[in-house]
Amino acid sequence: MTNLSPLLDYFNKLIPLTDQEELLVTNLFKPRLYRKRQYVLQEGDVCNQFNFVVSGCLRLYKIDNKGTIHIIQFTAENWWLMDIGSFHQRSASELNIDALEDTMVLQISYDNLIYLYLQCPKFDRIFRVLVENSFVSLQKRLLLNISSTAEERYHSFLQTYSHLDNRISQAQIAAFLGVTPEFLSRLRNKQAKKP
Amino acid sequence: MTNLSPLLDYFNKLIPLTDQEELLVTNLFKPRLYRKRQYVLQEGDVCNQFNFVVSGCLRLYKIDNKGTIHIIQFTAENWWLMDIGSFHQRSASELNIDALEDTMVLQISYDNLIYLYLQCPKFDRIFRVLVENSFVSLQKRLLLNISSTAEERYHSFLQTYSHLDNRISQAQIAAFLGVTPEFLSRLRNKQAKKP
DNA sequence: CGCGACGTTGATTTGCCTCAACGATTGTGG
DNA sequence: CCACAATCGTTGAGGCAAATCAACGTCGCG
Repeated sequence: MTNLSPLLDYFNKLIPLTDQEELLVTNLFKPRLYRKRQYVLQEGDVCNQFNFVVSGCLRLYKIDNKGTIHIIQFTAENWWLMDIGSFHQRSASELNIDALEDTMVLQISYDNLIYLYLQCPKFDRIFRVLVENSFVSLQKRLLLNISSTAEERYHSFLQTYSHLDNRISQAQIAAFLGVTPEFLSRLRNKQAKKP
Repeated sequence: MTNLSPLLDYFNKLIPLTDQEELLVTNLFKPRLYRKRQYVLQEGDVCNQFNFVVSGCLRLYKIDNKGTIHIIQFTAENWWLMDIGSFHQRSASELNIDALEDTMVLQISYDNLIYLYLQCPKFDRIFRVLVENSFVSLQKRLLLNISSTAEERYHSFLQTYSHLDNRISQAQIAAFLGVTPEFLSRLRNKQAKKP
């Protein structure tokens, strides 16, 4: 059976759980393996799972009307990924999630999350904090995009995602920064020469 | 005394309130008038108020390191405005809020909101939904910025903010779209000739 | 081995910015 | 209530950041 301890550790760090609560989590979260390139969520579907990444790496992205991919977020070990809007409003998602590596997640369905809230209000608070944190990182993402050049965004990426730098291809990084792979290449080139 | 009915109406539409709950709201929300150009929140401060706009119009914006203003959101009658991240994490805000017109708001302080949660858990849900909705609109904002040209963003603005179109100057709209006033002027010019 | 994905480099184009100048409107102090 | 300043929208000329298109070498993988 898959090890749930990364998830229990995560919860316990926020608010310590009782044995009974740990049991609830153990029963309601299901492990699932996604293969590299496999969809976790495809646009048009309703996002029905909260995903906690145990190992591997996922990306959340939008495809614009020219067919270009814009990556909103990468998620690796010990973080969450879902389309919060689609999940809570039970509406069709405009976003896609797929796996950049073989990825193991622990996931809870919408119905089971509602059940979890009813059984134990403590999780109300845990997930409220989780959504607030998602809001904050989304806001950072927006502010960065709005008010920085591609070069500044690249530096910022290297800081926030330094642990992922060598796991993600430059093409993916470019799609995250909102520039072409060619332009990112030129940026890196300029970097290497300067300092 | 200022009329609280727009706020009570807003809550009642989400979840009907009892008389006692309405009384709580009446006691904890305070009216405040902001004059045109007055700050509601200034960067560096902690956002300590949830604001519900009764009349007038506010803007939420960031100033980048070149001194350029980037408007994240306009808020007029019957909507909320605050820096959610700063408010919940009790951290210094990078954002500013000020008034584009004389604006009447009903506001509740952080401490009073916590008190409201304790007195009546129903508001836990109401404000959870409120934050979820804020998340969704922020995500829309990001996707639009990431995946559209200035022209497409302008069209989208005209649709979502059609009621505000003639209340907001073009310079403000340009700062919202992320273009210079000159360029917006050229866009409009091109528009007028085409169809 | 061969094919497709990836990163690089060059030449050209384009979307948007900058700077500057000008009327029209708004606001303000004398 | 007028005069002057400040703000706002428009237009033109020129510039730059980043995209596009195209070509080429290198890998990793089936």
